[in-house]
Amino acid sequence: MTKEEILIIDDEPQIRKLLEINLESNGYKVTQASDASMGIKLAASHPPDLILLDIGLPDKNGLEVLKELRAWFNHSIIILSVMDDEESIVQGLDNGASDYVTKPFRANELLARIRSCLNRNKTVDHHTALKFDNIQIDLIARTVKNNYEIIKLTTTEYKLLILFAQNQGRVLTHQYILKEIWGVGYQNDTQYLRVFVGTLRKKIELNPNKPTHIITESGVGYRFN
Amino acid sequence: MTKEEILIIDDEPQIRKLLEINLESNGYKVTQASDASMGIKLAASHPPDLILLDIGLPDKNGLEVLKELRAWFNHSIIILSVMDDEESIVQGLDNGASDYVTKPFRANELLARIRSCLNRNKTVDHHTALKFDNIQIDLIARTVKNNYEIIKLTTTEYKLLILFAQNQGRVLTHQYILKEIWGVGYQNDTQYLRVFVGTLRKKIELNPNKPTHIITESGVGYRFN
DNA sequence: GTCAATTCTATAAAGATTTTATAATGAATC
DNA sequence: GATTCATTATAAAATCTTTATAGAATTGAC
Repeated sequence: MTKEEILIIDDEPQIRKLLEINLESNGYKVTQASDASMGIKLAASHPPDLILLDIGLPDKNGLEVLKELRAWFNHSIIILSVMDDEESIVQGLDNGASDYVTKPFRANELLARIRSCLNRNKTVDHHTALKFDNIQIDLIARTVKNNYEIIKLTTTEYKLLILFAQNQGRVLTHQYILKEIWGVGYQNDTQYLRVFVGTLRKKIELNPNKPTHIITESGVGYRFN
Repeated sequence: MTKEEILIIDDEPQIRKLLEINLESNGYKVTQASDASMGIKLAASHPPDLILLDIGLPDKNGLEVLKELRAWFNHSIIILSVMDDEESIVQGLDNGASDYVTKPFRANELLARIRSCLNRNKTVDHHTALKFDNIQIDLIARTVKNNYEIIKLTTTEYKLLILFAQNQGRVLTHQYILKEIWGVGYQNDTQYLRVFVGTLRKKIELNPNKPTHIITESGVGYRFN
């Protein structure tokens, strides 16, 4: 399995270092930002699986940063803060933080809370094998079979298929798919998506001209069956 | 909307009372159990949306209760505990607790953490589905079924249907519909509307010549049933 | 009430526009 | 050096707009 990525946004170098050592020794990949604007940029260009957000940053109000991130970032955000008052905690949680941990924090507790957050969205992954008629997806092995024969998918094709498979039956808009696969900033590059849906169809559809799995919803997006 | 249900499992009557008052005044429905076996039974017979679990129960080890619940209970479980040591917290979280709050707790913080937990699964659970005889509308999936078969609607047709469905029984004037779907400036293009009501009827009416869903109110507009 | 004139409505179909699929080419990555 | 991705071009398909026409409903004079 590929390492889970955690983005640390904190202005104190010692804290970042401490977190980095702790997280890396627990098998996470770590990226860092020393202020809000850099953090937001990093998160947008390369979305991590979880963000550790110091709420007391020098360049921007912490709650604003949280709101800004929450406008598009769906994974967990854990707030780190020296503020222990009830009001701050309530505000943080009500604005979309997944958890609120006060500094100084206890390393193992923080790690447990990180694990808890990362596990939340994993229930879907637990069915390690997804099946849709002729195609079978093994999430652990990262293999896809079409009629019991393993087919080769590129990284992007695979991500796309997983996204479809995990949202079976729902219409996913172009924008949403582009955001999930290519990242924020690519929402208008619908053409990318078309090209990749095309190649995916060639690989998983029995008759790519008459797709039964990836249904186009004209003017909106695609739906997976 | 129907009230969300919270189950309190705690052996101290004062705590239960305090929680009950707090939760009910915040719009939750509360059920209570004073020991583990009663709590598990209650949760099984009538699953709540969230469980507040005291980890120090007299009749059973707290972690055991948690594991037992987690074997089948997928909603959130928040642990309440007097134990503030790191080891207990880590154990609680790693065994599936959604959060761990130490006693004495601060009421508003607990409420915020409850809100946070309840919000987590909301997008997934609440499949907003509208139903009118033969037709079913799933607003999240953006799909429409006629007699359990998905039918294809264009963007405009879909918008129109949603507008109708959300104003069931009311007469909507041509002008109003045109403004809502096509925008200001199209209020006089009644012909657009006629064409689209026509195609919609073909797709959702059992007998498009004798429409039962989209009723024309001559000289005024349409009404949806 | 009846009947014709008028207005309103339904539907088909052609034209315009938007959206989609696909191939192909150069750039980037490994 | 091969694979994968980004980007452009273009043809095909889907959707929307618009026009034409026939049928239904409404109105008002008798």
